[in-house]
Amino acid sequence: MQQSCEEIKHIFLMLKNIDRQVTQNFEKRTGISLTRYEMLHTLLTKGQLSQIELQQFLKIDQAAITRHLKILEEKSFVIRTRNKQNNREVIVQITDTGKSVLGDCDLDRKQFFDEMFNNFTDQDIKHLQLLVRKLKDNTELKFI
Amino acid sequence: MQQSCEEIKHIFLMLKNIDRQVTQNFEKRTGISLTRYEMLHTLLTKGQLSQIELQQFLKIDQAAITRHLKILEEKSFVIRTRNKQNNREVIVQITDTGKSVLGDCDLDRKQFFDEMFNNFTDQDIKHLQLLVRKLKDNTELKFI
DNA sequence: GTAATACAATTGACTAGTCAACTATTGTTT
DNA sequence: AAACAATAGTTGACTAGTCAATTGTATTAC
Repeated sequence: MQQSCEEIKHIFLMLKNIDRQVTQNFEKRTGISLTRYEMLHTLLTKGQLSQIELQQFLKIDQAAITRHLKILEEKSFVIRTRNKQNNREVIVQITDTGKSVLGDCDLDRKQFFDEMFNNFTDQDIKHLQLLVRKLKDNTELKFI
Repeated sequence: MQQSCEEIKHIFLMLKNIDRQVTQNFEKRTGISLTRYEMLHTLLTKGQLSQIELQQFLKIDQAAITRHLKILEEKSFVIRTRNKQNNREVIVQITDTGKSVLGDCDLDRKQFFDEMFNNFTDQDIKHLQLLVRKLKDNTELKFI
C-alpha cells in the first residue's frame, strides 16, 4: 500500500458525488427516496421489526429512522404499534399499500441500476462489490 | 451484466455508509471538514479562483460553495475580493494561515487514509479507482 | 417496594447538501 | 442609449443525516 494519498482522497471525493447523484436520481425516477425504499424493502423481507432492529439493518441514526417512519406512516405505507410485551418498543409493519408501492417502483428501480452499470462486466461488479465490502468492514472496525 | 439488482443496490447502500463514516471521521481526525479541506487544497494547487471555478472542481452546488467560503473567510483561511475586471466575480485566495492549516492536518490526513486502506494491495486500489471512475462517468453522462 | 439504571423512541439544534428566487453586474440587440 | 438576456453570487426553504437531551417504560439492586 504505497498508493499516493491524493489518489485515495480522490476516490472518496468521487464516491461522495456518486452517492449524491444516485440518491437524488433514484428518487426522481422511482418516486421514493432510496432510504425509505430500503426501509419498506427490509420490512417486506424481514417481516415486522422494532425501530431499533430497523436501525441496525439500515445503519443510520435512530432519529432519522423515527422521521422517515413518520413520513411513511402519513402515506399509510407502514403501521406502527407499541409492543404489548414491551411498551418501550414500537413495532413497524408494512401495509398492503406499502407493498404495492414497492412493486410499482420495481421496474424503474431495475432500469435505473441497469443503466448505471450497463458498461460493467459481471467481473467488474463482483470486484467492486468485494472492494466496497472490504472498505465498509474497515470503516466499521475503525470507527467504533 | 446480469448481476442481481439487489446486489447492486446493496453496493450503493454500502457506499452511502462509507461516505458518511469517512466524512465524519476525517473531520474528527484532522479538525477540518473534507469538503473545506478540498477547497483549500484546490486553491493551493490551482491558485486563485472564482467561485464558479471552485464549484466546477468540487462539483457541489454554488450555494454550498458560498457557505463554505463564509466559514473559511471567518477563520481567515481565505480572502475574497471582487474581480476588478468583472465585478460579478469573486476571486478567492488561500491565505498563509490557510496554507499552514493545510500543512498541519497533512499527517493526520495521511494516517487516516492509510489506515482506511491498510489491508488493500496496490492492485486493489488501482482497481477500485478504475471502477469508481467508471461509475462516476456513468452518473455524469446519465444525469444531465 | 422503592431507587437507580437501562433501554426505545422522540425532539431540538446542528451540518452539508439541494433547488429556486433574488440582486447586481455585464453583454447584446436594436 | 434603452431594453433585454446572461452570468456570478447570495439567500431562504427544503431534505437527510448527526448528536445530545428528554420522556416513558422495564429491569435490577438493595
